[in-house]
Amino acid sequence: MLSKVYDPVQVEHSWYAFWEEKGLFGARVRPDRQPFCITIPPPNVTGELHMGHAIQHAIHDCLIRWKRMQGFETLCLPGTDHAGIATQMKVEQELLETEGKSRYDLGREELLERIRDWRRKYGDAIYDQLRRLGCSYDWKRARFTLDDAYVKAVLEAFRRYQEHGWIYRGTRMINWCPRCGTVISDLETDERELEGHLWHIRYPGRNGAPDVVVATTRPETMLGDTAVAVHPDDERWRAAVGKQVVLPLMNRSIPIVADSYADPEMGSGAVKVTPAHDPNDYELGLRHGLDQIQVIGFEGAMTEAAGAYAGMDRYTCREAVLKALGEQDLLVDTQPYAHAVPHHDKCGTVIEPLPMEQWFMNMQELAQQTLPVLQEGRVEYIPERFREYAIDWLANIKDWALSRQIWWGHRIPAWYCLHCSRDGLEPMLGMDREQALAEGSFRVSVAAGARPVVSVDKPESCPDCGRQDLVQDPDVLDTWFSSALWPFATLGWPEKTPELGYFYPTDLMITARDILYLWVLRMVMTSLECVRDIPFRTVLVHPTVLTKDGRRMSKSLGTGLNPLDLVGKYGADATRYSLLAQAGASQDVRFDAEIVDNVVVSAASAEAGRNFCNKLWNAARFVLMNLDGYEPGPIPGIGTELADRWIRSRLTTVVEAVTRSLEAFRFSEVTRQLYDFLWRDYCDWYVEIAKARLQGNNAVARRHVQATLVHTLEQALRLMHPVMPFTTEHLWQALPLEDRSASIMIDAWPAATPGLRDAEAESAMELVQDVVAVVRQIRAEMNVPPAKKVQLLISAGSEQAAAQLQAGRDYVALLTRAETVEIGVGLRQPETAGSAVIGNLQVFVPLKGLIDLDVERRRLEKEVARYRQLVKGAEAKLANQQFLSRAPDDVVQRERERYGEYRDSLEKLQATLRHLNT
RNA sequence: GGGCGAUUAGCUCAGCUGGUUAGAGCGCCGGUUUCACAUACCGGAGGUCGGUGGUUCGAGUCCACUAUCGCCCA
Repeated sequence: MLSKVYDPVQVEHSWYAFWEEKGLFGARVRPDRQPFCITIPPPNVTGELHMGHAIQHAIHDCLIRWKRMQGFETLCLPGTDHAGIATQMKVEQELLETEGKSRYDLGREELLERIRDWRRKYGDAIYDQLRRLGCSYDWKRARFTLDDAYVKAVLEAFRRYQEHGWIYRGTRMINWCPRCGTVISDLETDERELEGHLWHIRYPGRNGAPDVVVATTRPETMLGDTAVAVHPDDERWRAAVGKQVVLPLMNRSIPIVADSYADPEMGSGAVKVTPAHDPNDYELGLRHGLDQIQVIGFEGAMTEAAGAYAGMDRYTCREAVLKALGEQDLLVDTQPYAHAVPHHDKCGTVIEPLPMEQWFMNMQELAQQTLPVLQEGRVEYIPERFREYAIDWLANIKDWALSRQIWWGHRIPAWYCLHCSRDGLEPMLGMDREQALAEGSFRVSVAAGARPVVSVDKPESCPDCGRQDLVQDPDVLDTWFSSALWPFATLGWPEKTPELGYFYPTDLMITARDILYLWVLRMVMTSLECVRDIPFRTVLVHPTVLTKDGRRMSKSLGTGLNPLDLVGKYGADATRYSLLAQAGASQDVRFDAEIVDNVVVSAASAEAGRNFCNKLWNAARFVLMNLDGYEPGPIPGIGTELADRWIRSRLTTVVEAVTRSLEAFRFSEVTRQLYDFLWRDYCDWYVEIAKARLQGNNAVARRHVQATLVHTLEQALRLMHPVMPFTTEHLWQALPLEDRSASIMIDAWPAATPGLRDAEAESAMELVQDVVAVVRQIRAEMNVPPAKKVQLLISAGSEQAAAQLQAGRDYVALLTRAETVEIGVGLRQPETAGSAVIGNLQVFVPLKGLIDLDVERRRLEKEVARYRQLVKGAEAKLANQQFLSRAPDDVVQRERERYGEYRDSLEKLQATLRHLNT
C-alpha cells in the first residue's frame, strides 16, 4: 500500500536500476521495426549539469520515451566531448594553483597524462547526473570524441578534405588568446562592452607636413603603427597625403596614406594604422603594402620590436606609453569611451588579433553543397526561422581556422622532415632545439621553410630527401572538427556498420541556440560530404533558461541553479515537469525560482510539479483503497452511467491532444493537457462522483466504477510517463492489471478511440458542473456551513433540458450536499432562496433564515448588470447590417441563439430580483 | 548599422488558422482539518491584452509605425 504522502526520494530510488537491469534502454538493429534515433549534443568532459542541460535532456528523454512506447526501435546515444581548450584550461589552472607550474614545465606527455587522469576522475560525472534525471539512454553505446574508433573517423574526414584540396596552411588575421596560447575562431569570441577611453595622440608632421591627431582605445599598439590613413575625398588632408609624420616614442617616420577606410566624420578624420594588431588595419596594410610590426607577443607581453617597452605586459605598457606621451605633450585629449572588446568565451581574456600562420579549411564547396539542402528544407528547423539564419551564415561563410596551439585533442596529421623543414621549425621560448622538436614544443612556419607532408599515418621517410627523421605537427584540431562528425562517427563511420545503415540519418538534433553555427551546421556539412546524406531530419532548438528576472544563469553572478538541487528538493519528475511546462514557444524560459548565492530557496514551478506528483499519487492511493472484490479483467463496456461515458470521452480527447502536442514539440501544452485531465477531470469530478457509487450496494455498478477508475488512471499514467517516468512507473506497477509488460516504459502508447467521443455526455456533465458551481457559490456567499444539508430546486425551460439534468441529479446532490434535488419545468420560486441562472435553467437554494437578503440582492444585481452588457453586445451585432451580410452564416446563427439565451437569462434574473424586493 | 524574439492579472506563462463573457499555476483574501491528498478541498478579488494608427462586419490574434527589454550578426 502507498504511504499517505508522496516522497520523491523513496519513489525515485530504485526504478532506474530496475530499468537498466532489464536492459530497457538498449537499442538493437531490428529491421522489422521502424527506428527512431537521437544522438545527444555531447556535453564537455569538464561538464557539470546546468539548467541548459536539464531542459535539453528533459526534452530528449520525453521524446525518446514517447517514441519507444509508440513501438519505434529507439536509440538515444549519449557521449561526451573532449572540449580541448576548456578541459586543458581547467587542468592547467589546477596545476598552477596546486604546484605553481605551467604546461611547459610539465611537457606535453606529462600534461596529457594529467588530463587523462582528470577525465577518468570527473569525465563521466555528467552521466550520473543525467541518470538522476531519469534519462533512458543507451549507455552501452556512449562515445567519447577521443575514443580510438572516433580518432579513425577524424583522420578519415581530414584525409577526404585534404584530397579535395580544402585544407591549407596560410597566414591570416586570427584571434589569439594570450592566456590559452592558442588561436580561437570568430565564433568563440564574445564581444563585451567595456568602459574605456578614447585617447587623442598627436603625431608631428615632417618636412612641412601637418601634425596629425589620431584617436585610439589601445595606445600601446601605436608602437607598431606603420602609417596614418585619411579619406581620399577629405579636403582637409588632400595635400598631406604622401607626406610623413613622426611616430612618437619610436622616432620612426610613417607615411600618410589615402584610404576610404578612414572615416572623415570621426575626430580629425585621420586614423592610425597598426597592420599587425587590428583586422581592419591588416587589410588596409595589405592594400598599401605596409609593414606589419608585431609589438605584442604571444604571451601578451611587448616584443623586441616595441623597443624600450620590450618585455612589458600589454596593459602596463599602455600606462607607460600614455605617461611618456603626456610628458612630451603629445597626448591631446582623453575621453571616456564605451566600446566592444572581443574576449575569449572560455577564459575571458581579451583577444589579441594577430596575423599568423595556421591550418585553414576552405569552406566554399561544403557550403555550396549544403545550401540547397537547407533551402529545400531537407533539414527542418523548429522554430523555422533558424533555417534562415543558417542559410545567411552559409552564404557568408569564411575559411575555418583548424589548428589550435594546445595539446589535448586530435593531433594534426601533418609531418615535417627535420632536415628539409629545418628553417621553418622554431622551438618555443628559447627551448633546447632537440628537446623542443622531440616533444612537439615548436612553431611551424611554412613561410620560413617548413614543408608539411599531410598523411594519416606517419610517413616512412621524407618524400623529398628520403631521410626518416620526421616530426608531427605540434598543433591539434579545433574541437569542433571532431564534434562535427558526431552523428555518424558515433554510429561507427567510416566503417559501414549495421547501425549506420539502420539508424542513419538520425531523426532529431535537440540543441541550444548558441551552437547552431559552431556545431549543428558543421554537422550538416560534414555529413553531406562524408556520408552523402543529411545527419538528422529535424533540428529542434530549445529555449535558453534564464533567471526569474531575465538574467543569465551563471555561477559567477550568483544566479547559478544546479538542477540536482531541484531534483533533491522536489524530485526528478517534478524537475522535468517544471522544465517541460515552461518549454513553450518563446526562445527563453524565465525559470521561476528564488536563487540566493547559487542556491535554490524555492522554485514555484518545481513545487507545482511535486504537488502534481502528490496528486497522482493520492489518486492512485484512493483507487487502490477502493478495490475490494475487484478482479483485473478486460476493459469494461461503456454502459449508460453519465460519469463513465464522460470520463471515457474526455480520455479519448486527451489522448489525441497529447499525442498531437508531442508531435508538434509543444511541451507546455502536453503538461497542461495532462494536468487538466488528471487533476480537474479525473480527481475533482470523476473520483468525487465515484465515491458514492463505490459505497452503494449495487455490485454491478461498483464493479463498473472500479474498472473505470483503474482503466482511466492506467491510461493516464502511460500518457504521463514521458514527462514523469519515476512516479508513473511506481504507480503503474501498483495497479492491478490483467496483462502487463515488465515496465510502463515499454507498454504501448494509448490509442484514441473516436467511438468513445460522447458530445451528449460532455454537455450533460458540463451542466452538472455549472449547477454545482453556482450552488457552491451561493453556499459560500451565504456562509452556509459545509456540513449543512440543503434542498435544491432546479427549474428547467424545457422537458428536454430537465431530462438532460436528470441524468446527473445524484452527482449534483452529492457534490453540493443537497438532501433533495427537485428538477422540473417551470417550478415556482420558493421564498427566501439563493438563486442563479444557467442558460434556461434556474437554480434555487431555499435557505430560510440563512439568507442575507442584501447579499443576495447585490449578487443578483451584479448578474443582471453582466447580462445587460451581454444582451447589449449581441443586440448591437445583430443590428449591424454589415455583420449580417458579411459574417459567415454559422457565426450569425450562433449570435442569434446567444442573444435569445442572454435575454431569457436576463428576464429570469430580473424576475427573481423583483420577487426578492417584494 | 542589419536581423530576430518578447511585451497579456502582483509574479511566471497559455491563448495554435481573427468569431462566445481573455485562461492557468503561484501569490493574495475568505472558508474547510468527514475516512485519497492541507504537497489538499471550496469560494472570491484581480488584467482590456506596451503605445499609436490601420485592415476587417469583428483584432489580444493580421498590417504599419513606435517604445522598452533580450538575443544574433556586422
